[in-house]
Amino acid sequence: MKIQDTLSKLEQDVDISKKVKIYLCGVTVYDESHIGHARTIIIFDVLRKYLENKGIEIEFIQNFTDVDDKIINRANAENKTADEISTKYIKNYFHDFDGLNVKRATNYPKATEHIEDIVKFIEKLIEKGVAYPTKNGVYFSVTKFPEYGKLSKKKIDDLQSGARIEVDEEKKDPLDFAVWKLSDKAPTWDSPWGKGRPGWHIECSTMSIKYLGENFDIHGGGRDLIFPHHENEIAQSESCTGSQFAKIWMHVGMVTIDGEKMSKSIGNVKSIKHVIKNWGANIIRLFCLSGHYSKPIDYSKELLKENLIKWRQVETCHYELIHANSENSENIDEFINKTGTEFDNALDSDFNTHLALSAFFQLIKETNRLAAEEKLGKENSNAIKIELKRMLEILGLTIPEVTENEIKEINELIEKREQSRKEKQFEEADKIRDKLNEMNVELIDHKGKTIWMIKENIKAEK
RNA sequence: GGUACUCUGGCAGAACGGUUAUGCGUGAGCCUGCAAAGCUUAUACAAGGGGGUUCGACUCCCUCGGGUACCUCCA
Repeated sequence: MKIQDTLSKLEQDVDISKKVKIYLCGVTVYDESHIGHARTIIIFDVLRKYLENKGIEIEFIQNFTDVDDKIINRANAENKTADEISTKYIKNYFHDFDGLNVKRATNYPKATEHIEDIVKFIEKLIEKGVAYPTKNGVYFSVTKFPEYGKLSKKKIDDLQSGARIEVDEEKKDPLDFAVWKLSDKAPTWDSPWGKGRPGWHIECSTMSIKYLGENFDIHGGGRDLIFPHHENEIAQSESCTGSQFAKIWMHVGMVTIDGEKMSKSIGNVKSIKHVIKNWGANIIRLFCLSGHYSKPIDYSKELLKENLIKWRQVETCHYELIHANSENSENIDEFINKTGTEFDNALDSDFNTHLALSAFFQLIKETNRLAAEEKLGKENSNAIKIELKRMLEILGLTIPEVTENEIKEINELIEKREQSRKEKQFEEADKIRDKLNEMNVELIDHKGKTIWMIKENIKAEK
């Protein structure tokens, strides 16, 4: 499997001969998670599910930034402690992402639970002479890392000339960034330099190395993290360890809303609760996977609706397979193999989920074609089921199970409707159909028989 | 201003320099008591503009232009 690496700008092989170690920069827990977070996290969710499906062991670490100015500001505004705010939004995070069918990471380390490690890390940086204490805190000295800017392709000189950073007399260079901020106001921890709290970037260096080692496979996050966050992580980590940090930097593009940047000032932020309520997890996942992860993707009603239509095809396919009992059974093993291989090849070449989806939908369409032509027999439907299940699992798409009782009830109603139809009591037949519709059961009348499907109830935005 | 990414048919979105991708939409048809779903079929001769390299460019190079992101917190 190859992934485009932001640092080298080349496609790099992921070493799948042993456990694959992935670190994803998670969220700062001070507010609702939104569709932008969802996209990044869903991309990595599918990545790990794909590798796991191949039998590869994954160690997947995703942090929570739970100490930060934004959290503190929010706490002050709501007259709460920073801890109350971060705890609330961590709980909220899990609620949202469980709802999006995202598999839990191996571990979700928090900055506040690694203060000791962070302090040790900073001590090492000072020992190595790349960080220095001032009366405001401890700063990393950018000029001590000659390769500074290598990830974001920026030159220190350019950054300095365009610096819009507040001038801090104590800093040796305006680009130097805090690894420890001295402060009296809670939350604070003791440190050799005095009471304070860690800077933003240091937690990810510390925790990624702690859990995954100095040189792990993939470090990911949104594109907006390239500078300064990941740039600074590299500077700190490589200064500290003296060896290469992450092997591959994988960055996910931004989500725009109707072509516009999503931002609080514009007021167009789509929270995960909002998108789940309107479209449901399956459609949101399809949407997030519909473009190449590295490119921007635009959230619009039209696109979401397109994914709704596609989702209906998947549901139809699923139920056609359940009801398949045709006498004829066309041999389509070769076709299944072909789409399966295409699916995998697409993901292997820089994780092209769009192409993978196109293979997935080929299988869906072929199945629906066979059903329409009454060629969906037991044998081929079983073969399709196996491959389809694999793909659905990797993509994280779910179709709810139906209980025996529900099936019984549905079948009884269909029976009644058939009777009415035979007697040409169409009004009565339609009544029964309406009743089933209210139960989210849709009927599909094929030539000879009627099958049912449970239709996920999608509100569809506006 | 700097850096990165990007610009393909109504929309979305692919493709080793040489082959009509594909999907949605739209038209027609099949099926049906009606509907829905599904299926079949037709439909786009597209590549931001201009140069260049090449026998041949969506694909490489130059240039001009548009968009987005980052340069301050941001997935």
